[in-house]
Order: sequence, then structure tokens, then C-alpha cells
Amino acid sequence: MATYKSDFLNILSERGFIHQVSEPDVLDARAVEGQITAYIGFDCTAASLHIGSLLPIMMLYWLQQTGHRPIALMGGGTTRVGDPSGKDESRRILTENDINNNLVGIRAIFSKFLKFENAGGNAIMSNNADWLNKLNYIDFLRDVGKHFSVNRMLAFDSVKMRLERQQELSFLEFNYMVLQAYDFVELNKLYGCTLQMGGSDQWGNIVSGIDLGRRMNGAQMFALTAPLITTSSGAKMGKTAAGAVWLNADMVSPYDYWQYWRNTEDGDVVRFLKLFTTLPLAEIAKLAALQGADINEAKKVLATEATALVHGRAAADEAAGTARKTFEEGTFAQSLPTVEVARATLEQGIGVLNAFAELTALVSSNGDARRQIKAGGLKVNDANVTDEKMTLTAKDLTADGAIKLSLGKKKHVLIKPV
RNA sequence: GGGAGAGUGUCCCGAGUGGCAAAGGGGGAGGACUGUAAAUCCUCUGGCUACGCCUUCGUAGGUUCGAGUCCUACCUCUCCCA
Repeated sequence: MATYKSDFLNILSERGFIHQVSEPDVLDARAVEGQITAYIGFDCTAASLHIGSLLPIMMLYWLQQTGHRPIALMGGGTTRVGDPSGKDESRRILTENDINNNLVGIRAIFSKFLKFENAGGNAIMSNNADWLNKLNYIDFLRDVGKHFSVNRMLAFDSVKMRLERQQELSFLEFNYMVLQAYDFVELNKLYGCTLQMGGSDQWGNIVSGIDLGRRMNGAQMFALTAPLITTSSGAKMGKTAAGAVWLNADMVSPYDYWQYWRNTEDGDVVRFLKLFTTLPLAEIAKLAALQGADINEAKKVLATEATALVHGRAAADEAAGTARKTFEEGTFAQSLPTVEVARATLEQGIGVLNAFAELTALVSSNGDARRQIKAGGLKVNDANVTDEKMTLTAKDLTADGAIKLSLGKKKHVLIKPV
């Protein structure tokens, strides 16, 4: 592992964030001399960011923590185009309205990791729609387009792959890389931003920006990419059966978020502790020494720390407590996800199928509920459901005043009368 | 503009002779084993008021007792020629 002189690169390097760096020595020296400004671009294709975006966010976090200035660039303009990198097919093109709505949700997440001006920090949130939307096509071609070689663009992996697979690549998408390069140059001009970070798939786009900056303004700029994070078993991170693991609490509850990290594979725990928590490396080293079943302790730390970053310490501790009661003590946790039901409805009785499928959505349909019953996967108050005609009534309320429905061993929902 | 192909189980890939709720994977869910892990094994993976009914193979029509499969038009994509 290369050793750097700057805190910034050292920390990123030790914690496993670095895949490739352009001119590492020069960048390192710059970071020692004074404050550098760096940016990462984010899509706004959804109303929230998910775990996949967490890695770049952490890079900005460490950037600020080591005394530099982070810029979170919202792709309000480029989202209207769509990045072909790593995509087999064209993205859906969103309307401007959708994009603006998404921006609002995403902003909220950033403020948990970065200190912006209004919170006494120096972080900047920018939106490339501010300059991209104003571009004049002819001017842009003349000033920027002349610096791009189509021959070279065709050689880029993202483009080459599409061509080789005989998948269409529209001119619109082909321009994505040009726009991203232009973003970098624009941020360089506006804020003196000299470093762009991103996932390893962004290398080509970032380097294009560096070239463009040199040609247009003689600027010296840098690239730093993070490795693509997959789980030990090779799966992409952040997807579960229910969909992406979002960072917004109203899309994925802190409890579920905690559970996501709790279920990390053994082989990933240490790597994830370094990447997705801010625990000192010395402490992580202690946790790394754990073997066998004791690794579960490390997983709990990972879950709690990672949850605390996104949802706050209180929510993280509550999630940890709920999990402890539910899984280790086998007792009732009032803080499990809860569905409220009118008392009168409960008096009349609720069919199990209905309770699992519609009320709590633990399963996707009545048919699915039947299948799970057959497979022994549904439980009411920890007792297996064997009869699909079973009815839940007020009699099933436990001493704690709720009925606990479970799918498998891990998913639990409480029904409470109101 | 001309010619040749492609679009399949609303996650993805992918077989499919006129009888098809449609092979096989991947992914996912549950069970067994465990440590809320991995690996392995087993089961399941359209919906419903359920021995029946309804909805699915790009879209809309048609032929047929019967269409994913045949015909027509259209849409989208790919390739070749202009």
C-alpha cells in the first residue's frame, strides 16, 4: 500500500477507498500544501440515494474531515441525458419536474455527512443544470467539442461495450462524457476544484475532464476512483428482495437498515467497517481479530455505526435494541415495525392470509401466503401457522397488547389495535 | 428508402413442433444445517371469491374447435445495402 504525506490520501488509502489515482505524488503534495477542492457527481434518478452512493459520500466526508472542501454535484442537467457507463440499455429519461423533486430528497441526506455553509462548514452543493441548461449548441461545439476526438471516445470501454454488443448508443448518451468533462472544467473555474472522485467506472469520464481542462485553460486536475464494491459472493451491494436499500428513513426504516448491515457476510465485515463507518482503524483491527461466531459482535458494531451515520445515534441504538430483544432474548420488542388496526376489525376477526398479504405486506399475495404456510414460513406469536383458514382475533393479543406476525426467522411485524 | 433478423413468465438471461400457466438457468423467498454469516441440500417463485375461473409471450386485428407458435398491419431495436 502506498504511503502518502497527506492525511486525506492516507486515510482513503488505509480504509480501502482508492482504486486509481492520477499523478498521486503531485496530488499528495497539493493536499499537504493547502486546501484542495474536490467533487463527486450524483445522479438524481430517484428520490433518495441508496447504499451504492454511500461510498462516494464517505469519500467526501473524509475529504472534509481532513481539512479540504467537498462539492456534491447534483446531476440535474446530466440526468436528462443518462450515463452509458455500466449500463446495457438506455436509461429512462426523466422530466425536469421529477428531477427537481428527487433533488430535494437527496439534499437532505448529504447534510448528514457534510457540513455546508449554513451549518458552519465549507461544503458546497452544486447543480450542473445551472450551467448545462444554458449552453448554446454552436458555442459549445466550437469551444468544447473541438477538443474531443471521436476516435478516442469510441475506444472508451463504456462505448466500446455497447458497440460490440450491438446495442444502440444514442448520440444523446454519447455526449454524456463530454458533459461530464465540461462539468469538471466548470467547477474548476467556479470553485478552483482540482480533483474529481468517483467509482472505478468513472475513470474514463474523469480523465476526459482533466484533458479538457488542460486544453481549455491549462489547468492541472486530478482523478481518484474507488473500487467497485461487491459482496464476497460477488453480488452488487444494496439490493434486496424488497428493492434497493435507500438511505431515506421513509423508504427504508432505520430498523431495516440496521438489519441490512447486520446480515453482512463474514468476509466483508472488516472491509465494510473501514468503508462505511468512521470507527478508528485501531478499533476495527480489534474487531477484525474476532473469529467464528464472535464475528457477529463485529457485525453488530458495523450495523449500529453505519446506521448512526445515516439515521442518527438514537435511531441506531433503538434498532440495535429491537434486534437484541427479538433475536437474542426472544422477547417482545414494541419497537418492531408496526401496523395498526381498528379494534372493531380485530374483534370481527382477520383471516391469516389477509393479515400477512394485505395488512402487513410480509408476503406479496394470498397465494404467496399459502405457499409460505405450506413451507412452514409463517408464524403468529412465534407459533407456526398450519391452517390457512385461521382467523386472528382479540384473543391472539399477547400480554403486550399486540400480535406478532413473522415471515421466516428474520422479518417481523406487529399488529396493534387502535 | 431497400433487404435480413429480433422482441417470451412485468427482476434478468433464455428454450419453445398449433393443445401452454409455457423447458432450463440466474436472482429471490421459505425450510434443514448454523452464528440473524457463507457453503451445501430440499421446496417454492402469475392472480383469484381456487378440484374451477381470470390474466400472461412487443401492439392491434385475423385464420382455427384451439395461437407464444400460422396470416396481416403497426411499434421498437439490431445488422447489411443505399
